[in-house]
Amino acid sequence: MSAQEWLTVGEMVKQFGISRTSLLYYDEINLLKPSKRSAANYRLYTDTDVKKMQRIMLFRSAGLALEEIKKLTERKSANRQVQDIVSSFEHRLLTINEEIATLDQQREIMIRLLKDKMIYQTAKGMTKERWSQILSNAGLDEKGMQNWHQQYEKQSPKEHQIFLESLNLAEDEIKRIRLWSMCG
Amino acid sequence: MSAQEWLTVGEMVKQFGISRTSLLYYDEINLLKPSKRSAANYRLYTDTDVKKMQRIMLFRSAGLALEEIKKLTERKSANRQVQDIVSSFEHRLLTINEEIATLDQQREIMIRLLKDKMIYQTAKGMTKERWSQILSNAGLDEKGMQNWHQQYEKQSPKEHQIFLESLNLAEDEIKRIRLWSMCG
DNA sequence: TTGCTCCTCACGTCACGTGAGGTGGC
DNA sequence: TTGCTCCTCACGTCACGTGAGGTGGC
Repeated sequence: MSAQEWLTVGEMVKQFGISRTSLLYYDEINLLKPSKRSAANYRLYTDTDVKKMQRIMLFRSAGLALEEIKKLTERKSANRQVQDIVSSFEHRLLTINEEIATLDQQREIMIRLLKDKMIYQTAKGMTKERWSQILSNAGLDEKGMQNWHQQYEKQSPKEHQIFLESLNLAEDEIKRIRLWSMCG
Repeated sequence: MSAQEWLTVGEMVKQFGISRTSLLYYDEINLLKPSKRSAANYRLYTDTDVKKMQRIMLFRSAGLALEEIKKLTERKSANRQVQDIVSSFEHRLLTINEEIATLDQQREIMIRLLKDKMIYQTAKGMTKERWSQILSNAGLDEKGMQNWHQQYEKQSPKEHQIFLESLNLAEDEIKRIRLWSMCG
């Protein structure tokens, strides 16, 4: 007999880097019930349980809902199984794309709001570096920034000028940036 | 006096395209309490309320939490106001980026899982069109697909071959795709 | 009187986190 | 005996949705 036939909750926590409460919750909703209990009522997870947990973690890392994972990890005829899994995966894929699209929109709105704030205050301590940092936090790289300035210059050159002035840049630097924005 | 001095809940719903329960909820959590009540206890929103609602909807469209919006729409000294807003916006921007990063990872995992499913079943009805459709649902355009094939060919040419065979493509088409993948 | 709109509870959702209060193992 | 791990409730979270049961306005 090997030293470790079953794993306790704490050992599972270490194995999978998941929280104790998650494990208890999975038990409660019948997603993963440990196959055994000790004399003192401790949960004991068998090798089969561990393997099921691996699948659960995999599906979870793709963002599937637990209720969905439950359906997919129940045993059924192999054929239905595959069909269900594929269509479940496709559905999740569509949802992921929608969620990304929503967040992309939110990001654009957020950048616009920040831009407006910057224009209408002659912000104390607002510098070129500060603004670069904000845009960089927004996930824009060098190319993205250039693109952003170009768009800004194209759509409202006057605002762009005002914005650049609000950053306390020297006149010649403003000219340089605007030129660079126009020729991109 | 104008015909409409105040708006009822139903009129607000139409104005903002929001649900009735949301409006009631905003009242409950003191985010937006209508300034008046009618004799029959109906909520009556004034012009000021409507303007506040506009800000709320704007912030909501950037994904800010209601508790955060509540703080930002409370009156304070103008200076703290601006500081709070800017840092709140920046924080949201960071969160948005993290959320997008997570979803991007989930998308990659999902595509990999689908790919594996496709390989290990000689899928009934699995065709090139079906697979193209799945990848397209995943948000990949022509370039993205080409890139995907290239990666696949590079990392595991044998699996790529097996995969293409599983799509029931003619031999010469498989060759064409692999060549095109290698030369990209 | 008849719809229509409005009102106030109260409970459900999803995936846990956070205690409180208590027991088993070494 | 002392930590350590484990157990079972029970309530909180976030932004509403979904009834139930009842009243006001035209």
